[in-house]
Amino acid sequence: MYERKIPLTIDCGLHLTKEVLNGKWKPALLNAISMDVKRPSEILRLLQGVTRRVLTVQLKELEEHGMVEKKIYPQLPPKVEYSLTAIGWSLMPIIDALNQWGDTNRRFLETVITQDPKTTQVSKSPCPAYRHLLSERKIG
Amino acid sequence: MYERKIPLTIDCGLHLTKEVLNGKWKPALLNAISMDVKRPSEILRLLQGVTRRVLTVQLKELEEHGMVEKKIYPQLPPKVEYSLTAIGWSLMPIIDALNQWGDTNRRFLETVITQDPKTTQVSKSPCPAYRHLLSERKIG
DNA sequence: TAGCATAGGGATAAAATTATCCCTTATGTC
DNA sequence: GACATAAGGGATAATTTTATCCCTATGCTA
Repeated sequence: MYERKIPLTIDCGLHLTKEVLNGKWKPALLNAISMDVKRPSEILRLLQGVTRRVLTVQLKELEEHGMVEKKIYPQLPPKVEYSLTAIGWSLMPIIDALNQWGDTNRRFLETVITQDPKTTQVSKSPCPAYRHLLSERKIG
Repeated sequence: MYERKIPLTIDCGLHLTKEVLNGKWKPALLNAISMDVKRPSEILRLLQGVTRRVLTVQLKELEEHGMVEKKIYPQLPPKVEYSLTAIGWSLMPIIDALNQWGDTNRRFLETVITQDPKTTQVSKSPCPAYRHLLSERKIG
């Protein structure tokens, strides 16, 4: 397994939180799970762009960091369900805020990000419509 | 200059926001600037751990993304001041929330992060006390 | 005059993160 | 039998991000 060589900076809350959300799909995963999309295969279908491998790895990190819980059903083919822990739920207002801020400023952000010289192309597949899956989140 | 090879995913708000905050020091930089620590040299002293090079680069990205504005004073030695733009300010509630969440859950997070097998060491230099620099933020 | 401070940036090395590919398990279907 | 499904993980390549090092400019100070 990979081992970090440069000490992690966790001096202020910002860095701690950043570490938890560190991963291309982490916020999206938490969001999906909060919307009751909880089986890896479902998530994979919903979030087009994630790789199966990366999904597995990032879910595992979220689990190790205590944000999600994993329930394994002793079946074949295997069935697994992830759910948010209490502390994972406590992140949701922030995830929502991040999501809303991005959507609110989409016009502007798309422009500046696209004009970024280092960005040549952009993938804009339609955003998965989590919201219609559940009218409200199930808590717990 | 470096050019991205894999298209950026910006399909949902979460990804857009992530892109803006993407960078080891971005949230901390926005926070510092919001606290009126606005000259690069000041920031460098405050945020021990950042490299001068990385500071320059990430400030530039924040500027290109429209989150901060740069004011150059035609002096020698050079004097530069960064300040938040309107949209930059609109991120501050989120930055605050990220910061608070991390601080609130520090005990727990330090534990899980430290137990992470890939994390061997951690840098816990005292968190820069932005808060005492200003009792309130100056807006604008 | 040597050295410091101030801000920026090029070039490149190192580190960290993601992507790709392949293998395992066991049941069900064509 | 071949293949799909479901989840996981090892090994390694590719990509992206950070770190290091060095050079620019000018006025001030020891």
